[in-house]
Amino acid sequence: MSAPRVRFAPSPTGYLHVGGARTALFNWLYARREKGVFILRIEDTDQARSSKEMVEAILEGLRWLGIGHDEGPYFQTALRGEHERAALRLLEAGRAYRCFCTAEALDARRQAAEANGRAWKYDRACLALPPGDADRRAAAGEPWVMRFRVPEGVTEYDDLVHGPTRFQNSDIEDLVLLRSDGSPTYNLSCVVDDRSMRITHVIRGDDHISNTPKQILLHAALEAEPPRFGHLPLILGEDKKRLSKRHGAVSVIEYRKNGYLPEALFNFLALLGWSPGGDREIMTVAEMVEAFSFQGVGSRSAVFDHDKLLWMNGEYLKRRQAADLAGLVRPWLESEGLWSADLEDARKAWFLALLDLLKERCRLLPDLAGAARPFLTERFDYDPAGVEKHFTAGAAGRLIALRDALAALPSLDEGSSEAVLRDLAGRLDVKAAALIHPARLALTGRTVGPSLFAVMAAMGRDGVLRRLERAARVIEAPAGPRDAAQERG
RNA sequence: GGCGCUAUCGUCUAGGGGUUAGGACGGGUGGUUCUCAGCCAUCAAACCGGGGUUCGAAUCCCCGUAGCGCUACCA
Repeated sequence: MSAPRVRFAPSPTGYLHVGGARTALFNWLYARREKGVFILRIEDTDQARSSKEMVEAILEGLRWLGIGHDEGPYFQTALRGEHERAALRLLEAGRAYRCFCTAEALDARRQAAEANGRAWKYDRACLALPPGDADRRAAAGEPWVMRFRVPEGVTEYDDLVHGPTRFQNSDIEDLVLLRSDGSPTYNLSCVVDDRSMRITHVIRGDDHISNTPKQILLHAALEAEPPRFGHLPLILGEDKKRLSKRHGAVSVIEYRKNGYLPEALFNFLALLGWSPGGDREIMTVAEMVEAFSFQGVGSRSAVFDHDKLLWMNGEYLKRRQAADLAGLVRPWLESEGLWSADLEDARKAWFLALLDLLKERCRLLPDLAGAARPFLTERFDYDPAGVEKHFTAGAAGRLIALRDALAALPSLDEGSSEAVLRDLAGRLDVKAAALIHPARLALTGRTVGPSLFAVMAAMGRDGVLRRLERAARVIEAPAGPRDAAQERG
């Protein structure tokens, strides 16, 4: 068998959402696995709703996820002539016919049928028109659409994920091929393009299942062998409804904006509906390509679990080298005004060590930027709950005592600062924790984080001393909010 | 309404005639001791219902039920 040719065919009427991204991903994985070709085709036949910006947004989303195409992007509107010729051929062969029913008339009949509880399907009123009549009316300028004449019988196919599937042709209506303005519709364009691009496997969402028999029939009418079809289960929101904007972030680009790593989203999406078997979860792209097969693709729709994605992102964040992370957090630091050029020059080694120290407790890039803030500036707020708990009456005195004790050291390596602190605790007759907790809050504004002594080592002696002094002043300030924001003026 | 798809812990899933039904997220508990949102350990948590087939069904078949999708001159 020759190499498969698959395509991802989004319509540029919206950004690349996670459902589309996953469809692209599975196509891509299959193409890579089978050494095939992944084609990108933009289905922009709905001119009114399509836009150049959305094409760009889709391309950007795919690029970010690392899903590169081997051919294209092809634009369906550019291929319109071919679609029209195919329609004409169908008309001449008697496989399609002109329909003069107006949209209004159709609507009325549909509503009447539904009002009587009957299922509506185009009633083929115009199929009965003598060919001469139809030609004459068309020549006279009466508007018409071209409809496909669905043959009798049964249409069956073996779905790559659902297995054998069959439809009674009598349930399929004579679909419109050409609109009254002469433009081709989705099913026609799709079939003609799949044929001319020699697509071997159509892998798309479950929501296309009902289009499949129509397209198979169209392929047959065009005297072409249909491709194989595979329908991926849908991605659902927490309420089990199809994922949409109501459920929060759905655009791939939004995930980038929120600080997710593309490989984490990639891995998460791949596992939504596909299982490599066994207990594997965190996998490299190469491993996923190696393991991919339709046997592992499930047939039930999957709920998008944001918590698990968040966890997975944290896993990827921890595994990333500090050098990579530096480039990735930079935009967040810049937007906070915390970036400076020496972070990748004179202070580079220090900065990378800092990131390694902090990344363990972070899940998103902005978490990392936030954790880095107290190390890059003295302008940061104290966690109010922490203030309540640790900035108690006696804390100021203890912090000053700690400051003085640390000031005696030439530098704050972990070992000596810990020795000094514990010695001080002994002399003050308090538990080390009574110094450690207020000190962590004073230094980082937070109650959680890495070991205090690691924090001090990273922050440097002078920075530590200044932050301790400031915290002591804040604690002693008579009333009012005890946060660093008050100190900024 | 019609057509179609689907059904294992709350969620993602493994397993496909005989298993203590496994893993992960999330949740609980304990430990780590300077904190936890980290780390380690541990616990709770599922085969939609009913009929078959079979010595034996979560697994195969049928029927229900429920959920979802499609039902356009959108894609």
